[in-house]
Amino acid sequence: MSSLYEQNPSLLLENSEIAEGFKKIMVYKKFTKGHLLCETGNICDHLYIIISGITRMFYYKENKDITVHFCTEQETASVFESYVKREKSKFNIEALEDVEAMEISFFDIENVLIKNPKFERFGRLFVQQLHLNLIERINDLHFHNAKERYEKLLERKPYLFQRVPLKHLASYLNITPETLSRIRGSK
Amino acid sequence: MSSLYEQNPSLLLENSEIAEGFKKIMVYKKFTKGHLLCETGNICDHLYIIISGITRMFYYKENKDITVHFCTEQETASVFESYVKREKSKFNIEALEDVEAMEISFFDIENVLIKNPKFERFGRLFVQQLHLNLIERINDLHFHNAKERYEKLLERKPYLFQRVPLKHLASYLNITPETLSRIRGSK
DNA sequence: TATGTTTATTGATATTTGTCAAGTGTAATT
DNA sequence: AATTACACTTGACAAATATCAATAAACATA
Repeated sequence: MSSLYEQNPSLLLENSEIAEGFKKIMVYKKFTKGHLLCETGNICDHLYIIISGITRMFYYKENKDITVHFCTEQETASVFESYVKREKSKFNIEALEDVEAMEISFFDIENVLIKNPKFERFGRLFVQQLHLNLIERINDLHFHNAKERYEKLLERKPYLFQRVPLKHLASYLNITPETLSRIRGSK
Repeated sequence: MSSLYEQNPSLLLENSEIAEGFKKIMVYKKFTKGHLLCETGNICDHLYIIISGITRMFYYKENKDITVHFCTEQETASVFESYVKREKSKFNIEALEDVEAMEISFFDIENVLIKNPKFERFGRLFVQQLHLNLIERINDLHFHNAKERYEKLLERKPYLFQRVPLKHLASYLNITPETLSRIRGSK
Protein backbone atom coordinates (compact mmCIF):
# COMPACT_ATOMS: atom_id res chain seq x y z
CA MET A 1 0.00 0.00 0.00
CA SER A 2 1.45 3.30 -1.01
CA SER A 3 2.16 6.12 1.35
CA LEU A 4 -0.32 8.71 0.22
CA TYR A 5 -3.37 6.57 0.54
CA GLU A 6 -2.47 4.46 3.50
CA GLN A 7 -5.62 5.27 5.33
CA ASN A 8 -5.06 3.93 8.74
CA PRO A 9 -2.20 5.68 10.49
CA SER A 10 -2.06 2.89 13.04
CA LEU A 11 -0.44 0.77 10.32
CA LEU A 12 2.58 2.96 10.68
CA LEU A 13 2.77 2.13 14.34
CA GLU A 14 3.86 -1.34 13.29
CA ASN A 15 7.08 0.38 12.39
CA SER A 16 8.58 -0.08 15.80
CA GLU A 17 10.72 3.03 15.67
CA ILE A 18 7.73 5.27 15.17
CA ALA A 19 5.69 3.27 17.63
CA GLU A 20 8.38 3.67 20.27
CA GLY A 21 8.72 7.36 19.58
CA PHE A 22 5.07 7.95 20.25
CA LYS A 23 4.65 5.43 23.03
CA LYS A 24 7.24 7.29 25.06
CA ILE A 25 5.04 10.36 25.26
CA MET A 26 1.78 8.58 26.01
CA VAL A 27 0.39 8.53 29.52
CA TYR A 28 -2.26 6.08 30.65
CA LYS A 29 -5.25 7.83 32.22
CA LYS A 30 -8.60 6.88 33.69
CA PHE A 31 -11.61 9.16 33.87
CA THR A 32 -14.90 8.48 35.57
CA LYS A 33 -18.22 8.94 33.85
CA GLY A 34 -19.14 12.60 33.69
CA HIS A 35 -15.58 13.91 33.79
CA LEU A 36 -14.72 16.67 31.33
CA LEU A 37 -11.54 15.88 29.38
CA CYS A 38 -11.66 19.34 27.87
CA GLU A 39 -13.63 22.41 28.94
CA THR A 40 -14.97 25.38 27.04
CA GLY A 41 -12.64 28.33 27.38
CA ASN A 42 -9.49 26.28 27.87
CA ILE A 43 -7.00 25.37 25.21
CA CYS A 44 -7.27 21.68 24.45
CA ASP A 45 -3.69 20.66 25.23
CA HIS A 46 -4.02 16.93 24.83
CA LEU A 47 -5.13 14.19 22.53
CA TYR A 48 -6.80 11.17 24.06
CA ILE A 49 -6.59 7.83 22.32
CA ILE A 50 -9.54 5.98 23.79
CA ILE A 51 -8.81 2.49 25.08
CA SER A 52 -12.26 1.87 26.54
CA GLY A 53 -15.37 3.93 27.10
CA ILE A 54 -16.94 6.65 25.04
CA THR A 55 -16.78 10.43 24.96
CA ARG A 56 -18.84 13.16 23.38
CA MET A 57 -17.89 16.66 22.31
CA PHE A 58 -20.63 19.23 22.94
CA TYR A 59 -21.42 22.86 23.52
CA TYR A 60 -24.33 25.01 24.60
CA LYS A 61 -26.37 26.99 22.16
CA GLU A 62 -29.06 29.10 23.79
CA ASN A 63 -29.05 26.77 26.79
CA LYS A 64 -29.47 23.72 24.61
CA ASP A 65 -26.82 21.05 24.92
CA ILE A 66 -25.65 20.09 21.44
CA THR A 67 -23.40 17.12 20.72
CA VAL A 68 -21.11 17.39 17.72
CA HIS A 69 -18.93 14.30 17.97
CA PHE A 70 -18.52 10.95 19.67
CA CYS A 71 -15.28 9.05 20.24
CA THR A 72 -14.91 5.46 21.25
CA GLU A 73 -12.34 2.66 21.32
CA GLN A 74 -9.34 3.26 18.99
CA GLU A 75 -10.49 6.77 18.17
CA THR A 76 -8.87 10.02 19.24
CA ALA A 77 -10.69 12.67 21.20
CA SER A 78 -9.57 16.29 21.03
CA VAL A 79 -10.83 19.69 20.03
CA PHE A 80 -8.63 19.74 16.99
CA GLU A 81 -8.87 23.41 16.07
CA SER A 82 -8.18 24.48 19.65
CA TYR A 83 -5.33 22.04 19.86
CA VAL A 84 -3.73 23.12 16.60
CA LYS A 85 -4.40 26.84 16.66
CA ARG A 86 -3.79 27.25 20.39
CA GLU A 87 -7.10 29.02 20.88
CA LYS A 88 -9.77 28.61 23.52
CA SER A 89 -12.03 25.66 22.92
CA LYS A 90 -15.66 26.28 22.09
CA PHE A 91 -16.43 22.72 23.14
CA ASN A 92 -16.42 20.41 26.08
CA ILE A 93 -15.44 16.77 25.90
CA GLU A 94 -17.27 14.59 28.40
CA ALA A 95 -16.81 10.95 29.39
CA LEU A 96 -20.18 9.24 28.81
CA GLU A 97 -18.84 6.09 30.45
CA ASP A 98 -15.77 5.49 32.56
CA VAL A 99 -12.94 6.06 30.12
CA GLU A 100 -9.44 4.65 29.82
CA ALA A 101 -7.24 6.56 27.41
CA MET A 102 -3.67 7.27 26.43
CA GLU A 103 -3.03 10.96 26.82
CA ILE A 104 -0.52 12.80 24.63
CA SER A 105 0.34 16.43 25.13
CA PHE A 106 0.67 18.94 22.36
CA PHE A 107 4.15 19.92 23.42
CA ASP A 108 5.41 16.37 23.44
CA ILE A 109 4.13 15.75 19.93
CA GLU A 110 5.75 19.00 18.94
CA ASN A 111 9.09 17.79 20.24
CA VAL A 112 8.84 14.38 18.67
CA LEU A 113 8.13 15.90 15.27
CA ILE A 114 10.97 18.37 15.57
CA LYS A 115 13.46 15.72 16.60
CA ASN A 116 12.23 13.13 14.13
CA PRO A 117 10.95 14.66 10.93
CA LYS A 118 10.30 11.16 9.65
CA PHE A 119 7.40 10.99 12.08
CA GLU A 120 5.71 13.68 10.06
CA ARG A 121 4.33 11.00 7.78
CA PHE A 122 2.43 9.56 10.68
CA GLY A 123 1.19 13.03 11.55
CA ARG A 124 -0.06 13.57 8.04
CA LEU A 125 -1.87 10.25 7.86
CA PHE A 126 -3.38 10.90 11.23
CA VAL A 127 -4.79 14.26 10.21
CA GLN A 128 -5.80 12.84 6.86
CA GLN A 129 -7.90 10.19 8.56
CA LEU A 130 -9.58 12.80 10.75
CA HIS A 131 -10.31 14.74 7.62
CA LEU A 132 -11.80 11.78 5.75
CA ASN A 133 -14.07 11.06 8.71
CA LEU A 134 -15.24 14.65 8.75
CA ILE A 135 -15.96 14.62 5.01
CA GLU A 136 -18.18 11.62 5.55
CA ARG A 137 -19.95 13.38 8.38
CA ILE A 138 -20.51 16.61 6.50
CA ASN A 139 -21.77 14.73 3.46
CA ASP A 140 -24.32 13.00 5.65
CA LEU A 141 -25.46 16.20 7.28
CA HIS A 142 -25.65 18.12 4.04
CA PHE A 143 -27.27 15.60 1.76
CA HIS A 144 -29.89 13.89 3.86
CA ASN A 145 -33.10 14.63 5.73
CA ALA A 146 -33.68 13.74 9.37
CA LYS A 147 -34.83 10.20 8.71
CA GLU A 148 -31.99 9.45 6.28
CA ARG A 149 -29.45 10.81 8.74
CA TYR A 150 -30.87 8.56 11.41
CA GLU A 151 -30.71 5.50 9.20
CA LYS A 152 -27.16 6.25 8.10
CA LEU A 153 -26.02 6.55 11.67
CA LEU A 154 -27.83 3.39 12.71
CA GLU A 155 -26.08 1.57 9.89
CA ARG A 156 -22.66 3.06 10.45
CA LYS A 157 -22.45 3.28 14.22
CA PRO A 158 -25.17 1.05 15.67
CA TYR A 159 -23.30 0.78 18.97
CA LEU A 160 -24.05 4.43 19.69
CA PHE A 161 -27.70 3.53 20.10
CA GLN A 162 -26.76 1.03 22.79
CA ARG A 163 -24.39 3.25 24.66
CA VAL A 164 -25.55 6.85 24.34
CA PRO A 165 -28.75 8.56 25.53
CA LEU A 166 -31.02 9.31 22.60
CA LYS A 167 -31.10 13.01 23.41
CA HIS A 168 -27.41 13.24 22.55
CA LEU A 169 -27.93 11.30 19.35
CA ALA A 170 -30.78 13.65 18.46
CA SER A 171 -28.66 16.77 18.72
CA TYR A 172 -25.83 14.99 16.90
CA LEU A 173 -28.29 14.35 14.06
CA ASN A 174 -29.36 17.98 14.30
CA ILE A 175 -32.93 17.20 15.29
CA THR A 176 -34.94 17.39 18.51
CA PRO A 177 -35.44 14.37 20.79
CA GLU A 178 -39.13 14.46 19.86
CA THR A 179 -38.40 14.15 16.16
CA LEU A 180 -35.94 11.33 16.77
CA SER A 181 -38.52 9.53 18.86
CA ARG A 182 -41.10 9.83 16.07
CA ILE A 183 -38.67 8.62 13.45
CA ARG A 184 -37.87 5.60 15.55
CA GLY A 185 -41.54 4.98 16.27
CA SER A 186 -42.49 4.91 12.62
CA LYS A 187 -40.81 1.59 11.85
CA MET B 1 5.89 30.01 15.10
CA SER B 2 6.12 26.42 16.05
CA SER B 3 5.70 23.59 13.63
CA LEU B 4 2.50 22.04 14.81
CA TYR B 5 0.41 25.12 14.64
CA GLU B 6 1.90 26.77 11.63
CA GLN B 7 -1.41 27.15 9.94
CA ASN B 8 -0.56 28.23 6.49
CA PRO B 9 1.40 25.58 4.64
CA SER B 10 2.43 28.15 2.07
CA LEU B 11 4.80 29.53 4.70
CA LEU B 12 6.83 26.40 4.24
CA LEU B 13 7.16 27.15 0.56
CA GLU B 14 9.45 30.00 1.56
CA ASN B 15 11.88 27.24 2.32
CA SER B 16 13.29 27.15 -1.17
CA GLU B 17 14.16 23.47 -1.13
CA ILE B 18 10.59 22.46 -0.47
CA ALA B 19 9.31 25.08 -2.86
CA GLU B 20 11.59 23.76 -5.61
CA GLY B 21 10.59 20.18 -4.92
CA PHE B 22 6.95 20.95 -5.41
CA LYS B 23 7.36 23.47 -8.18
CA LYS B 24 9.00 20.84 -10.32
CA ILE B 25 5.84 18.77 -10.38
CA MET B 26 3.41 21.62 -10.99
CA VAL B 27 1.99 22.19 -14.42
CA TYR B 28 0.37 25.47 -15.44
CA LYS B 29 -3.12 24.93 -16.87
CA LYS B 30 -5.94 27.05 -18.21
CA PHE B 31 -9.58 26.03 -18.25
CA THR B 32 -12.46 27.90 -19.79
CA LYS B 33 -15.65 28.66 -17.91
CA GLY B 34 -17.84 25.58 -17.73
CA HIS B 35 -14.99 23.06 -17.97
CA LEU B 36 -15.07 20.14 -15.56
CA LEU B 37 -11.76 19.69 -13.75
CA CYS B 38 -13.06 16.46 -12.24
CA GLU B 39 -16.04 14.35 -13.23
CA THR B 40 -18.29 12.02 -11.26
CA GLY B 41 -17.21 8.42 -11.69
CA ASN B 42 -13.56 9.22 -12.32
CA ILE B 43 -10.80 9.12 -9.76
CA CYS B 44 -9.68 12.65 -9.00
CA ASP B 45 -6.01 12.31 -9.94
CA HIS B 46 -4.95 15.91 -9.52
CA LEU B 47 -4.90 18.82 -7.19
CA TYR B 48 -5.42 22.27 -8.64
CA ILE B 49 -3.95 25.27 -6.91
CA ILE B 50 -6.07 28.09 -8.25
CA ILE B 51 -4.20 31.12 -9.58
CA SER B 52 -7.23 32.97 -10.89
CA GLY B 53 -10.89 32.19 -11.33
CA ILE B 54 -13.26 30.18 -9.19
CA THR B 55 -14.49 26.60 -9.11
CA ARG B 56 -17.32 24.78 -7.44
CA MET B 57 -17.64 21.16 -6.43
CA PHE B 58 -21.15 19.76 -6.93
CA TYR B 59 -23.24 16.67 -7.49
CA TYR B 60 -26.77 15.76 -8.44
CA LYS B 61 -29.28 14.58 -5.89
CA GLU B 62 -32.62 13.61 -7.42
CA ASN B 63 -31.88 15.84 -10.40
CA LYS B 64 -31.08 18.79 -8.19
CA ASP B 65 -27.67 20.34 -8.64
CA ILE B 66 -26.08 20.74 -5.21
CA THR B 67 -22.89 22.70 -4.58
CA VAL B 68 -20.73 21.55 -1.68
CA HIS B 69 -17.60 23.66 -2.02
CA PHE B 70 -16.08 26.67 -3.75
CA CYS B 71 -12.39 27.27 -4.47
CA THR B 72 -10.77 30.51 -5.48
CA GLU B 73 -7.36 32.18 -5.65
CA GLN B 74 -4.70 30.48 -3.44
CA GLU B 75 -7.02 27.61 -2.61
CA THR B 76 -6.73 24.03 -3.75
CA ALA B 77 -9.47 22.25 -5.62
CA SER B 78 -9.72 18.47 -5.51
CA VAL B 79 -12.09 15.74 -4.45
CA PHE B 80 -9.95 14.85 -1.49
CA GLU B 81 -11.46 11.51 -0.55
CA SER B 82 -11.37 10.30 -4.16
CA TYR B 83 -7.82 11.56 -4.49
CA VAL B 84 -6.61 9.93 -1.29
CA LYS B 85 -8.57 6.70 -1.32
CA ARG B 86 -8.31 6.12 -5.06
CA GLU B 87 -12.04 5.71 -5.40
CA LYS B 88 -14.49 7.09 -7.95
CA SER B 89 -15.50 10.65 -7.27
CA LYS B 90 -19.08 11.37 -6.28
CA PHE B 91 -18.54 14.98 -7.29
CA ASN B 92 -17.81 17.19 -10.25
CA ILE B 93 -15.56 20.22 -10.11
CA GLU B 94 -16.59 22.96 -12.52
CA ALA B 95 -14.88 26.19 -13.52
CA LEU B 96 -17.37 28.99 -12.80
CA GLU B 97 -15.05 31.45 -14.49
CA ASP B 98 -12.07 30.95 -16.74
CA VAL B 99 -9.54 29.36 -14.43
CA GLU B 100 -5.75 29.40 -14.29
CA ALA B 101 -4.30 26.78 -11.98
CA MET B 102 -1.20 24.80 -11.14
CA GLU B 103 -1.95 21.14 -11.58
CA ILE B 104 -0.20 18.49 -9.48
CA SER B 105 -0.73 14.80 -9.99
CA PHE B 106 -1.22 12.31 -7.24
CA PHE B 107 1.62 10.14 -8.45
CA ASP B 108 4.09 12.99 -8.54
CA ILE B 109 3.26 14.01 -4.99
CA GLU B 110 3.64 10.38 -4.03
CA ASN B 111 7.13 10.31 -5.49
CA VAL B 112 8.21 13.58 -3.96
CA LEU B 113 7.16 12.40 -0.52
CA ILE B 114 8.90 9.08 -0.90
CA LYS B 115 12.13 10.65 -2.07
CA ASN B 116 12.03 13.49 0.42
CA PRO B 117 10.43 12.54 3.70
CA LYS B 118 11.17 16.01 4.96
CA PHE B 119 8.40 17.24 2.66
CA GLU B 120 5.94 15.32 4.76
CA ARG B 121 5.71 18.29 7.07
CA PHE B 122 4.33 20.33 4.23
CA GLY B 123 1.89 17.54 3.45
CA ARG B 124 0.68 17.43 7.01
CA LEU B 125 0.20 21.18 7.25
CA PHE B 126 -1.58 21.15 3.96
CA VAL B 127 -4.07 18.50 5.05
CA GLN B 128 -4.36 20.16 8.43
CA GLN B 129 -5.41 23.40 6.80
CA LEU B 130 -8.02 21.61 4.70
CA HIS B 131 -9.27 20.03 7.87
CA LEU B 132 -9.51 23.30 9.79
CA ASN B 133 -11.49 24.82 6.94
CA LEU B 134 -13.89 21.91 6.96
CA ILE B 135 -14.37 22.14 10.72
CA GLU B 136 -15.38 25.76 10.26
CA ARG B 137 -17.79 24.78 7.53
CA ILE B 138 -19.40 21.96 9.46
CA ASN B 139 -19.75 24.13 12.54
CA ASP B 140 -21.62 26.67 10.45
CA LEU B 141 -23.90 24.09 8.87
CA HIS B 142 -24.63 22.33 12.11
CA PHE B 143 -25.12 25.22 14.48
CA HIS B 144 -27.06 27.78 12.52
CA ASN B 145 -30.39 28.24 10.82
CA ALA B 146 -30.78 29.35 7.21
CA LYS B 147 -30.56 33.06 7.91
CA GLU B 148 -27.55 32.71 10.20
CA ARG B 149 -25.75 30.56 7.64
CA TYR B 150 -26.38 33.23 5.03
CA GLU B 151 -25.05 35.97 7.26
CA LYS B 152 -21.97 33.99 8.21
CA LEU B 153 -21.14 33.35 4.58
CA LEU B 154 -21.74 36.96 3.63
CA GLU B 155 -19.35 37.99 6.38
CA ARG B 156 -16.70 35.39 5.67
CA LYS B 157 -16.74 35.17 1.90
CA PRO B 158 -18.53 38.24 0.56
CA TYR B 159 -16.81 37.87 -2.81
CA LEU B 160 -18.85 34.74 -3.50
CA PHE B 161 -21.95 36.91 -3.76
CA GLN B 162 -20.27 38.95 -6.47
CA ARG B 163 -18.94 36.05 -8.47
CA VAL B 164 -21.30 33.12 -8.09
CA PRO B 165 -24.96 32.71 -9.16
CA LEU B 166 -27.23 32.79 -6.13
CA LYS B 167 -28.68 29.40 -6.96
CA HIS B 168 -25.29 27.81 -6.25
CA LEU B 169 -24.94 29.75 -3.03
CA ALA B 170 -28.41 28.58 -2.02
CA SER B 171 -27.56 24.90 -2.38
CA TYR B 172 -24.21 25.51 -0.68
CA LEU B 173 -26.15 26.95 2.27
CA ASN B 174 -28.46 23.96 2.09
CA ILE B 175 -31.55 25.98 1.25
CA THR B 176 -33.62 26.58 -1.89
CA PRO B 177 -33.12 29.61 -4.14
CA GLU B 178 -36.56 30.80 -3.03
CA THR B 179 -35.59 30.75 0.63
CA LEU B 180 -32.33 32.55 -0.10
CA SER B 181 -34.22 35.16 -2.06
CA ARG B 182 -36.59 35.73 0.85
CA ILE B 183 -33.75 35.98 3.36
CA ARG B 184 -32.05 38.56 1.19
CA GLY B 185 -35.31 40.41 0.67
CA SER B 186 -36.01 40.75 4.39
CA LYS B 187 -33.21 43.26 5.08
C1' DT C 1 -38.39 -0.69 47.83
C1' DA C 2 -39.72 3.94 47.57
C1' DT C 3 -38.60 8.48 45.86
C1' DG C 4 -37.05 11.77 43.04
C1' DT C 5 -34.85 12.80 38.69
C1' DT C 6 -33.87 12.24 34.11
C1' DT C 7 -35.10 10.44 29.67
C1' DA C 8 -38.33 9.10 26.19
C1' DT C 9 -42.78 9.21 24.04
C1' DT C 10 -47.04 11.22 22.33
C1' DG C 11 -50.33 14.84 20.95
C1' DA C 12 -51.55 19.55 19.59
C1' DT C 13 -49.93 23.45 17.49
C1' DA C 14 -46.45 26.79 15.52
C1' DT C 15 -42.60 27.85 12.72
C1' DT C 16 -39.42 27.11 9.22
C1' DT C 17 -38.41 25.80 4.93
C1' DG C 18 -39.72 23.56 0.59
C1' DT C 19 -42.58 23.05 -3.65
C1' DC C 20 -44.99 24.66 -7.43
C1' DA C 21 -46.41 28.21 -10.45
C1' DA C 22 -46.33 32.65 -12.36
C1' DG C 23 -44.10 36.67 -13.51
C1' DT C 24 -40.06 39.89 -13.97
C1' DG C 25 -35.45 40.95 -14.92
C1' DT C 26 -31.06 40.19 -17.29
C1' DA C 27 -27.73 38.62 -20.46
C1' DA C 28 -26.46 36.33 -24.56
C1' DT C 29 -27.52 35.36 -29.52
C1' DT C 30 -29.50 35.93 -33.81
C1' DA D 1 -34.11 45.17 -31.73
C1' DA D 2 -36.28 40.74 -31.13
C1' DT D 3 -35.76 36.24 -29.32
C1' DT D 4 -34.38 33.05 -26.26
C1' DA D 5 -32.69 31.16 -22.19
C1' DC D 6 -31.65 31.52 -17.67
C1' DA D 7 -31.70 33.71 -13.05
C1' DC D 8 -34.21 35.71 -9.64
C1' DT D 9 -38.33 37.08 -7.10
C1' DT D 10 -42.93 36.64 -5.23
C1' DG D 11 -47.19 34.36 -3.69
C1' DA D 12 -50.02 30.44 -2.25
C1' DC D 13 -49.81 26.29 -0.28
C1' DA D 14 -47.56 21.85 1.53
C1' DA D 15 -44.29 19.28 4.10
C1' DA D 16 -40.85 18.80 7.55
C1' DT D 17 -39.42 19.79 11.86
C1' DA D 18 -39.68 22.43 16.22
C1' DT D 19 -42.02 23.83 20.36
C1' DC D 20 -44.77 23.18 24.30
C1' DA D 21 -47.27 20.36 27.43
C1' DA D 22 -48.54 16.11 29.46
C1' DT D 23 -47.43 11.56 30.57
C1' DA D 24 -44.89 7.27 30.92
C1' DA D 25 -40.76 4.77 31.42
C1' DA D 26 -36.15 4.17 33.01
C1' DC D 27 -32.60 5.19 36.15
C1' DA D 28 -30.35 6.63 40.33
C1' DT D 29 -30.17 7.00 45.06
C1' DA D 30 -31.63 7.23 49.68
